[in-house]
Amino acid sequence: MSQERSRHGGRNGQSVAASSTTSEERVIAAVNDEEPRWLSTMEQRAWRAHLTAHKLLEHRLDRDLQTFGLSVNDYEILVNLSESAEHRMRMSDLADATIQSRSRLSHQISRMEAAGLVARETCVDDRRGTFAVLTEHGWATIQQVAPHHVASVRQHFIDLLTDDQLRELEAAYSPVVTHLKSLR
Amino acid sequence: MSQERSRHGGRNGQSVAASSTTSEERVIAAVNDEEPRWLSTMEQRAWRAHLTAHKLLEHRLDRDLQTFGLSVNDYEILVNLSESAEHRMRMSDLADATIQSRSRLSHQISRMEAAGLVARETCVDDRRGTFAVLTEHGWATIQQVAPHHVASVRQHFIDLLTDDQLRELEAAYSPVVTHLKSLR
DNA sequence: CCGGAATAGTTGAATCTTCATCCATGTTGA
DNA sequence: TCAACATGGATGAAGATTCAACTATTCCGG
Repeated sequence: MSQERSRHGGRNGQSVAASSTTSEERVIAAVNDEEPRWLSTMEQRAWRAHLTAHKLLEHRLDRDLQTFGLSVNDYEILVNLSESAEHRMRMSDLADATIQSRSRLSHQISRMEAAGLVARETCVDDRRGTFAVLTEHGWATIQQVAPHHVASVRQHFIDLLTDDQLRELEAAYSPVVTHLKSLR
Repeated sequence: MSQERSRHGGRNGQSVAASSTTSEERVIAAVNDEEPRWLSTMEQRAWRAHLTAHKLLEHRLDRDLQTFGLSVNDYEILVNLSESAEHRMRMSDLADATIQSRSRLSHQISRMEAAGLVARETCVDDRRGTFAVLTEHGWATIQQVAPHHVASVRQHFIDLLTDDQLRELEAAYSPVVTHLKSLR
């Protein structure tokens, strides 16, 4: 397990070397010094509700998409491409849009390429670059699947909330997204 | 890719056999017949905010835990065990509590066992059963790591929301969780 | 009490993700 | 102009997750 590849393996968070401290070590020290601010009951409920809902939802949507031989990740890539000009995106933009590493996307696109859903095209302007492009089959697939996927999202999520709740949700997550994107 | 292992591979959602239809096929037919109810702008914003926030959050928390050689999944298992009587849980209860398949949990526990965080004990009452038990090292680990993890959750999520928003969040997700659990 | 079905959990192979590294191209500044 | 460096992306191995068996035990109807 991940224990083995700990970047701090064997030194347990305490600096052994001279007096130099990294910012990470200062953060750890700060937490070690203070009484932990545990979550209140309400905070815990909200946090666990988020986690639980997400896991169940992701699982259900994956199941529903499986009927069409797609994963949620496949679907999101197809959507992004289908919404882009000329049904194409640069690999790194697509990686950013779908929030995954370039490496992961590269493997992912290779698989989708093998399945005939997308194709790669090298970029003429910047010859390092690659475009992922929707194929005919990819375009047909997303058009066929999208209504079903939207129906799933409604059935298992959207339609269970009021408009106010949806607005609240977006308002609540917005700053979280902004904050986390600033850290990348 | 998953395209290959489609459970409906090659027949594209249309029944070929006589007149029998599965419930799944009826659902597909229902969507095919109706005009899709696409998401409104607001609905899409809420849905995408949820997805984006979750991905970024999960990634950040994983990074923060990596400092201690743990994944979020490791952490959740340790928490569950540490909150249980005698620091032990039956495998299937633990799988349910952490919302993962028995198979996945079994592999997961094997890895954590190799890392010395937990141990397996066979259940005496029901000799098919197995307990996952926290080891001394597992207990020490969760005690050391928990304050840091809570600090991360606060910093990247809880402390960015108001109390009202947290309450709203829980209220919004509650029915989703209930609904999805009823489907499993 | 027996035989079949259900339950608890494990296993190995296949798939997917992460990590580290690498190659090719582009950018910068001396 | 050219040597460093940065960027875009690909790759292979290692780690994690899923899928489809499979074993061992328990439960249940007759």
